[in-house]
Amino acid sequence: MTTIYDVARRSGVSPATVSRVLSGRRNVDPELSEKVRAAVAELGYRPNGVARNLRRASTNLWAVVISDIENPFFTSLVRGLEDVAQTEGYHVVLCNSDEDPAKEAAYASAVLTEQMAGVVISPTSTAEGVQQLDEAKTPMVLIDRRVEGVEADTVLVDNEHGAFEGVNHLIEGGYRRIACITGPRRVSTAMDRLAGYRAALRAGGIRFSKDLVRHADFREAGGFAAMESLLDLPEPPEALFVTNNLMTVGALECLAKRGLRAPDDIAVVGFDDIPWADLVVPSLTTVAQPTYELGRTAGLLLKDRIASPGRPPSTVTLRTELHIRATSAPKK
Amino acid sequence: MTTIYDVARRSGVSPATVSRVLSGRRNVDPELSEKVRAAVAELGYRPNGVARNLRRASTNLWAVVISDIENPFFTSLVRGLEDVAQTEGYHVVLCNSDEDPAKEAAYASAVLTEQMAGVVISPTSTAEGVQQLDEAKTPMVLIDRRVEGVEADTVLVDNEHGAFEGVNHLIEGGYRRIACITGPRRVSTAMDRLAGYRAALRAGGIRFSKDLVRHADFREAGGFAAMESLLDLPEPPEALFVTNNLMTVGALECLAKRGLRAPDDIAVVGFDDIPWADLVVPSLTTVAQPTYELGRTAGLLLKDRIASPGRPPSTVTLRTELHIRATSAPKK
DNA sequence: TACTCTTCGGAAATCGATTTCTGACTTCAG
DNA sequence: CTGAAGTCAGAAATCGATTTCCGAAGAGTA
Repeated sequence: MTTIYDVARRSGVSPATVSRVLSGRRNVDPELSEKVRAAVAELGYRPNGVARNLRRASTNLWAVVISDIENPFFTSLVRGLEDVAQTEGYHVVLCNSDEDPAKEAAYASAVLTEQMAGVVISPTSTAEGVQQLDEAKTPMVLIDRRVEGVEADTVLVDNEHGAFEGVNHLIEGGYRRIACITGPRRVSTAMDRLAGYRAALRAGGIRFSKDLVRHADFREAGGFAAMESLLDLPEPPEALFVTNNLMTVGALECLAKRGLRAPDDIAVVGFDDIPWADLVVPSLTTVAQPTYELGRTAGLLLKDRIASPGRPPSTVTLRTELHIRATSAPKK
Repeated sequence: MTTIYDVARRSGVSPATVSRVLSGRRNVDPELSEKVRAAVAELGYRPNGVARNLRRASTNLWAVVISDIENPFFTSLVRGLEDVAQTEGYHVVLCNSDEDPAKEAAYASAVLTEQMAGVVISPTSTAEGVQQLDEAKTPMVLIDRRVEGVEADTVLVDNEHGAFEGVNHLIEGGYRRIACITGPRRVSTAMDRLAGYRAALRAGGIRFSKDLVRHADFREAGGFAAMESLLDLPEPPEALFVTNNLMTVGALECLAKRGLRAPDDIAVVGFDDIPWADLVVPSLTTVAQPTYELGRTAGLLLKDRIASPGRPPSTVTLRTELHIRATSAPKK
């Protein structure tokens, strides 16, 4: 392997000068500079990033810890993050936590030993890893969910408002018996969206009934099961609000299996878009989250945090957007 | 920061011994070993991965260079790769090349300077980065596409056979005027799938006509435009085979826009699944690729390549699976 | 002219862990 | 009992780039 010493010898200068030429951190005589560049080209020299990282005591890696890259919500978010990372000269390390606090902790640990420059993380329920990183003062941006007792930059969507809009849209369509499938009680997004659902009911003068709410696991199978249980009620709901994309898919599959159709048999609004929601027939009404923007914003915050670690943490809340399609057509 | 020297001092041994205890690469007196462990715990010592990487002259990073993580094909593939990486103690760095040879080259360069342990790459048309990595003898696995003149481990799907099956299925349904929307001429998958299409026509005794073939860009917009041009033919096709998922979506959107329906107006078979293809109504018939397995296989090959760099390269070809759904119902 | 200030190149220290080398000590065979 | 072989801990070299420190030379000022 050719090193900076080889280049130095070849160009008749010291390694220090070579380093200065290549990093551009100090002025160097143009003549020497030219010699160095020539030597670099001749030798095909490529700096050793690891050595640089050791000396500089930091890497150009960002970790993104999410529950599952296969969920389109995170896919687009990661894309937004990666685009920022690329322009800022960072690389993104992908970490699937699968909602498992132990995995989250393991990745947090790796972030520390590998001296990664920063982390964007969607915390699991117990947020073990988040605590660890917070203590170590690693630059960190929380996405999608808040964590009690941790002061960090955070990017959220306005879950309550988005849910309100989605449910309100159903109410305006003439529906009154509206069910809700939401996520685990410990997850802030599940509770915020449920709160939006309740607020919309209240505003519409509809009494809230616990019987019409199901707490599932934010996964497809959970949505399916919750839908079944709702349909088996003595008096099934006439409309449904589901608080994430995978559970919406599960619910729709349950409907299909039973030969029921939206919106004729039951109107449906889902939180978070699914890819090509237009192609699903009838096309699915959703409260769309700006997922790409979420990732992008997280990246920008992380960049700022790294640049000025002392700054007080900020929280950015992005707006959702109601995409009205066919499954929420007004009641006939 | 606490270093191995601090631990050594605290436990009354040399840094070398601490290293040996922690790496477990050599026997150490159990008594000393215990002391070291105690000191590590007391000080909350965490090894510096970067320093280790420098000394060992390698990192525990794998790069995965794909065109776009937002394409569900790659999402699932990356997931498969990441799962292998995790069990093998590697981390996955995500690199979106956007089919741009310059970006591919830039990432290849980063792989080399950062001394990453290996690369899984889906080559762009000119495969600039692949050449670079090949010359540097970086452990590398090619996925999805072949590259002329590069001898490397490769994971492919049986494109020609898959396409044959899909088109043959249409022919068996009684369709004869079958169009094909495929990708750029320089991309091996596009050509292989086109070859499968032609082979199926031949086997079915149908004359191949250039007029029914469109070369697009493997993207949604390209699929849309190609569909338009096919529908504008004096005699539009009665069935369609599309060679990737995004273009299929574009084509379906074009149909929807024109008020046409599959399979009544035109039967459709797509290559590569889309998420929740069942929910699209009428549900979409696809030649499904084992995307997760592709990623997993690539990971396993990469692991083996790293373990024994001298081994002759191997190519693994995975089978596609025809998922018959509604858009390819037999001709009435 | 003399002195200060600035600029710039090179020698050497540095980042933190690993690993080679060395020597002390133990074990075992003859 | 002696010599060879084996085990293990510690000292020091090492990975490759960066950066501090120092000195030389040039620019600018009184």
